[in-house]
Amino acid sequence: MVRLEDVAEDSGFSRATVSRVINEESKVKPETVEKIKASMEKLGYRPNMLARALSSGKKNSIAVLLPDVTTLYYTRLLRGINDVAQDVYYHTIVKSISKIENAADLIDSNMVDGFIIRHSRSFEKIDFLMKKINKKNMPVIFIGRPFNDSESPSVIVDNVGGARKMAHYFFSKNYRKILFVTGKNDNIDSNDRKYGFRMGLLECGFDVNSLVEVEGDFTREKGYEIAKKYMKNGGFDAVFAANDESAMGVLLYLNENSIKVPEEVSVAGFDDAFFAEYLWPPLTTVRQPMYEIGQTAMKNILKIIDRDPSVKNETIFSTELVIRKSCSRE
Amino acid sequence: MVRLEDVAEDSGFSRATVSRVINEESKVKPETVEKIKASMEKLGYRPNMLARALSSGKKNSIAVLLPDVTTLYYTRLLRGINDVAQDVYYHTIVKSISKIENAADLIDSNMVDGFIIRHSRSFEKIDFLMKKINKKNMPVIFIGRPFNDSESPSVIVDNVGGARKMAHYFFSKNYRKILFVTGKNDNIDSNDRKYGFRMGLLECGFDVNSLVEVEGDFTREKGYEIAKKYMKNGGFDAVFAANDESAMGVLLYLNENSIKVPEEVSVAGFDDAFFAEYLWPPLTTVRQPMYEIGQTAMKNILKIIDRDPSVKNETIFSTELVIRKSCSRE
DNA sequence: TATGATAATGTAAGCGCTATCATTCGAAAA
DNA sequence: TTTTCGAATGATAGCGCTTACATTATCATA
Repeated sequence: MVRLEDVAEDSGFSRATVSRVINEESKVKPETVEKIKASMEKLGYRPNMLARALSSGKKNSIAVLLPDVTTLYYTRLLRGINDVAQDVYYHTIVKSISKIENAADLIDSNMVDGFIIRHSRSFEKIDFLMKKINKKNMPVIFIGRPFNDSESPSVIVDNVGGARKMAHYFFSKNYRKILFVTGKNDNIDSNDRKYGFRMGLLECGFDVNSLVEVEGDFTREKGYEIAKKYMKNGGFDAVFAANDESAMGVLLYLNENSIKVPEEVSVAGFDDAFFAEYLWPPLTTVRQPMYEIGQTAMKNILKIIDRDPSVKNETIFSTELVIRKSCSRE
Repeated sequence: MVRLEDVAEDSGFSRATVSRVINEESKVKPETVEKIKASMEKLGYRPNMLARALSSGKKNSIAVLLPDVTTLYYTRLLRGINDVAQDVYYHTIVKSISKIENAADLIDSNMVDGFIIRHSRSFEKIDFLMKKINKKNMPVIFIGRPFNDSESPSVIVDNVGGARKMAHYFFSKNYRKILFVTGKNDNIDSNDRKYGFRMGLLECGFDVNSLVEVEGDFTREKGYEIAKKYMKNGGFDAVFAANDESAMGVLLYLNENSIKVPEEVSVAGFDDAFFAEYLWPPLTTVRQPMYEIGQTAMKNILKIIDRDPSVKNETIFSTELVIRKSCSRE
């Protein structure tokens, strides 16, 4: 095993200077950096992250807070986060927002270096936590809109743009009688998607008044229930659900009642959740690059911890329309 | 932050003795253990795993080797492994068997404390790796049958029993014309399931000669292909695919061709993969407790590393029949 | 050439543990 | 009482890094 000391010896500099090179500090002469890097290369040096963490007094852990939906739903996000974390020997502790006290404990017992938070509603709970976090001046990054328009950096997905694309697609397919299944009225993502969808339709000259919007809650059950109520008597060309899970409920109802998708009704969702392509028929949806979002969130919180000023306050990921069989081909 | 030293001071013993208590060594007087534990409790002491790892010279990393199927498939397994790993500040490095050289590098560069291996075929590759592992006398644990009946401990699932249960269920449902879609002929899991299925049918007095077995390869595409060939002209009551992925292919063909499941044909798979319940219709299958298997594998490799002799050479998990709508209710 | 000021590098004290070796304790044997 | 020898505990040197703080090199200015 090659240690920092070996590099120091080989290059003729002190351990401190080698350490500076590893940590990319500025006060080292470029020439020296070259030499030391050459030594590192030559010896195949790899820093021991454990020693690094111990010495620098970091916990090398960050907390990930998620809404308490099936965690399976966040698989890709978590994988993105973890893949980055592992490279730098960071540890992730996943907690659910419903048990916010557990997350708060993490702060009190000094267990984490920062937070990655994904929330959808639960404002009071988040508020409680944010106060603690701010008091300790702890690094935070949001996935999705930050809480209360706080200044905290965030990684967000272009909900508006994604729904807008879907609107254009729907219009191009000549769907004119459309049912839009929203999430809860106070859900940020849902509202953005509603806004984008309407905007897209308007741009096409579609009469938005004929759009039927029904409030759902992002669950499969609610999707099923709404489909039952609205699809029974036909009359709709297409359904756009604000997330894949409700779209799944819609599909379930249609399948059970032998209403042919997409021949009779087309269905689309939003998220490209892991199950979307396995549904019957495979679901047309808007893909959020969850894996990349996770990676970016982790990279950014790491930067914030290291006081790297290059973190953008808002990183926006664009979405991609994924066309599958649940929408008619004409 | 409470350190070991604080506990030592509070209890009046030396750091060494406190360390002994933490590591559950035997040479400490029971009375002393009590006192020290009381101090730890009182101060709320939590060992710093980083320091521990650094000091003891462990890498605190273990390599997880998986066949290169969609990793999404192994989500639950990996989560089980990781959840245990995280508690003890272990790091997991996931490598795919197809790139076995990467795994071998891990040994040469002294990066891991041990291996968790899940293989299905690829004997030559595993053989290559095992030689290296054995030479270094490195801890290994297998998920599924160990390689070449080696003595290495393993965590396995009761494939035979699971398939047997399915056979009993099929028989009880009065399916008499059955298609069995296997995996590759040299796949261990597939063969065990075939064996168990036949055994179960025999036990019911079923004429096994009327069972139609077709070799597949565990992929969705092959499942689809086989269904196309065999289901076109009807005549089958049910299909049992040796894994959920091929079952998905079968379902896809049946749905596309409006062959009603389960009214006309019942379908079952094996694995209870993450997508099984979202298929249409939701798939009857055999659940393998992947999460628990992952947890156990990790716990066991940890024990082996610590030279804890209590590791069973073979830990068998039983399976559970999961009845969903893809099999007729009669 | 002497003088600061600043840039570049070095020295060494930890970070919180483990593990080796040394020391002390306590009870049975002499 | 003294001796002996495990059993129990203590002292301490690291593990591989980071990071004050101290020191030296460099160079424009007086």
